[in-house]
Amino acid sequence: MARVTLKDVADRAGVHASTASRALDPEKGSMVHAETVARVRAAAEELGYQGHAIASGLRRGHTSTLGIVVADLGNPFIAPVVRGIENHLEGRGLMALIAETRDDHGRMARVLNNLAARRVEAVIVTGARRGDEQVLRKAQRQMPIVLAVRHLPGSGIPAITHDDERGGRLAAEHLLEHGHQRIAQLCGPRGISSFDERASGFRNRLRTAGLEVIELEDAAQHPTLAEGRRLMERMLAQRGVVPTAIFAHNDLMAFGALQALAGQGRSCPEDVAMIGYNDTPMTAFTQPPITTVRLPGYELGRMASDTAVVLMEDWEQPRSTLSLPPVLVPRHSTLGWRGET
Amino acid sequence: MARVTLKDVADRAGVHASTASRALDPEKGSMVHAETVARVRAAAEELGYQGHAIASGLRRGHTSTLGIVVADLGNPFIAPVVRGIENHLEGRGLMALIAETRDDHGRMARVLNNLAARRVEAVIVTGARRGDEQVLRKAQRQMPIVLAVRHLPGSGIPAITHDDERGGRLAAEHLLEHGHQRIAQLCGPRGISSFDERASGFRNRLRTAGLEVIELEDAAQHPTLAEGRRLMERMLAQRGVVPTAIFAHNDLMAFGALQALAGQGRSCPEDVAMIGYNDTPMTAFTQPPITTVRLPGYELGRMASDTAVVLMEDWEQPRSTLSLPPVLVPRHSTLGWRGET
DNA sequence: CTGTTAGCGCCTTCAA
DNA sequence: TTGAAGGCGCTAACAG
Repeated sequence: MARVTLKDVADRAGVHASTASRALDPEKGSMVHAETVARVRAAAEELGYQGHAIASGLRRGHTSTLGIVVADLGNPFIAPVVRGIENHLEGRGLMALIAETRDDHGRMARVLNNLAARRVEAVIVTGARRGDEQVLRKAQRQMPIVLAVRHLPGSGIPAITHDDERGGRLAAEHLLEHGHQRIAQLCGPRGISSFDERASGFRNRLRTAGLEVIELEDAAQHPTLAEGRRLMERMLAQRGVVPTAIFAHNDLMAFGALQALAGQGRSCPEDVAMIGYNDTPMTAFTQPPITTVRLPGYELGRMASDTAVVLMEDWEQPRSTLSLPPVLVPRHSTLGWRGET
Repeated sequence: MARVTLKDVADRAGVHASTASRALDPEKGSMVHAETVARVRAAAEELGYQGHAIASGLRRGHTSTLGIVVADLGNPFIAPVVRGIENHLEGRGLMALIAETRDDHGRMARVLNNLAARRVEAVIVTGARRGDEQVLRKAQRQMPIVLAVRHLPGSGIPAITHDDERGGRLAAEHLLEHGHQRIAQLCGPRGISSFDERASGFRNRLRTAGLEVIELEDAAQHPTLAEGRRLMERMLAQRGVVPTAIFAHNDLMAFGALQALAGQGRSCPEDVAMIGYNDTPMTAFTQPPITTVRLPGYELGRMASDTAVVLMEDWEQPRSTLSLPPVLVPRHSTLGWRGET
C-alpha cells in the first residue's frame, strides 16, 4: 500500500524531490515559488500522496512519539490519566504508544526496551513499583522518563503524583472527627508508593491522636475486589475487638470488604463505617454511597504529559516533582454510622 | 541520547556493519562465525548499543505498529477491549498507537491521517459512527481497517461487534416474561450502530408480542448519566401512561434514569423496573443492583486484534465480519418489580 | 527559487 | 563467512 513516494510527486510536477519536499512543508512553503507549490500540491493530490512521517523523522532525528506504560489497563482510575495525556498530546503532532505491565517486572523491562528501540522521545510510567528502579534508571539513559501516579522514593526520577500521604491523613481525620476509636485499614500491595503512603499517612495521623491502627500483616496482592474481601474476612476471623471503621486502600477493595461484612451480618454504615479511595464513578451510586478520596487523574495526566514534553525538548531540565492534593468526599458509608452501642 | 550506532559496534568488533547486523539478528546469527557473533555481542554490550527499530523498519518495510482509535477513553466499557487488543499484540513484537476522537468527525479524519503518515500496519477503530464512512474508506486505501464494537452498516468494512440486535431482544424478552405491558426505552446517540441496533432489536421484539414501545423522539447526545436523567425526566413529564419498565441503552444512562425516577418519588424496582447495558462492574453493587446485558469486551478486543494482524499480513483477505453473543444478567432492578397495582 | 549531494541507521543483495 | 554497494523515503546543507 501507499506506494507513491515524494519522488513520484516531484517527477509528475516536473521538479526535484527536494523542491517537492519544501513545497509540501508548511514551514518552508515560502521558500518556493507559489506556482511551483501549487503544481506540487496538485501532483500530490492526483497521485494520492501520503507523507511518510517515519522516513521524515529518521532524517530529522525525531519520532514525535512517546510511550505510556500502565500496570493495568482495566483499572478504572487509569482511564482519566491516559485521557489527560492523550488530550495534551493531541494538536502537538505527538502520539502515544501504550503498553501494559500487569505489575510484572519482566514485562516492565521488555516494554521499556521495546519503547527505547522505537526511539520514543519520552516515557510516562504510571505503573512503577519497588524493584523497577534499576530497569527504569537504565532506560533513563536512553530517554526521559516521567513517573505518574506512583513514584519511586529515592530514585530521583521525576514524578507527578497525588499526595497520598495526605489522602491517608484526610481519611484518618474524617474518622476521628466522627468519633471512631477502633479503626482498621486494609492495605493495598506493598512496594507501590501510592499504597504505601496512604497507609503511613493514615497510620501516623491516628498515632498522633493516640490511637493504634488495626492492621493485618498481610496486604493485598492486587488492589482488587476479591483481595478486599479476603482481607476483611481474615480480619473478622481474628479474635479481639471488631473495628468500627475501615479504610480500604481503594474503592474496589472497599466493595470487597463490604461483601465480607455483609456475609457476617454486619451492616455498613450502621455497624461499621467504610472509606474507599479514588472516587471511582460508581462509589456515588452504590448502596451505601461510599466515602472516598478524590484524586485529579485527568489533571495529573496532563501535567505528566507536559513534563514529558518539556523533558524531551530539553533533556537536562531540573527534575520537577509534583504532588497533587486529594479531597475527601464524604458519603453515607461514614456519615450514617450510628456510633458505639 | 542513544548515540551509538551499529557502525560503532561494528568498528569496535573489527567487522563491517553488515556483519554486525547479521550477528545481532537472531534469524541470521547462524550465517556468521560463532566467534564473530560473540565479539559483536560483546562490543554491543560494552557500548550500550540499543537497536533502532525505526531505521530497521524503514529498510525492511514495516513498522510493527498498529493504531487503536476510540471514541472516549473514559468509557468504562472500552478498557477491556483495549486490554484485549494490547494483550494480543504483546509477544508479537507489535505495539499500538492510541488516539481518541470524542465522537468528532474532524478528529477522526485527523487521527486516521496521522496514523497513515506513521505507516501503522492496521487500524482498529472502536469509535466509528455514521458520517465516518468516507474518511474510513479513504483510509482503507492506505492500510487495513477493522471496526470493533461499532460497525458501519453497508460500508463493507470488516467488523467485530457484539450482536446488539440480539442484546435488545434479550432485554425485551426479559421484560415480557416478567409481565410488563407498558415498556419504554431511552435511546443512545443515533448513527452509532451499537445503539441503533439495540433499539431496533428491542422494538421489534415487543412488536412481535403485539406491544408498541414507548419512546421519545429525542435520543441522547452522548451515552452519559446526565443524558439518561434528562431523557427520563422528559418522559415522565409527558402526560399519559407511565411505563412499568425502562430499557436504558447503557448502564450510565440507567443510573441517570434512576435518579430521575427517584426525583419523582418513584422507586425501582417496586414501581418501575430498569435494564441497563454493558454490565459495567458497578451495576452489581448499586442500589438496586441493575439487570444488564453483558458483552465480552476483552474477547472482542482479542478478535479484532487477531483480524487486524491477519489483514496486515495478507492484505486481500476475505473480509471477516463477526458478531459476539451478549448475555442477559438478571438482577434486582427487574426481579424485584411488584407487578401492576 | 531550485537542483545536487549526502546522508539519518539499517539491512539486503551481490560478489568475493 | 565476510565486505562493498546501494537504497528504504525523506530532508538539510550547499551551490547556483
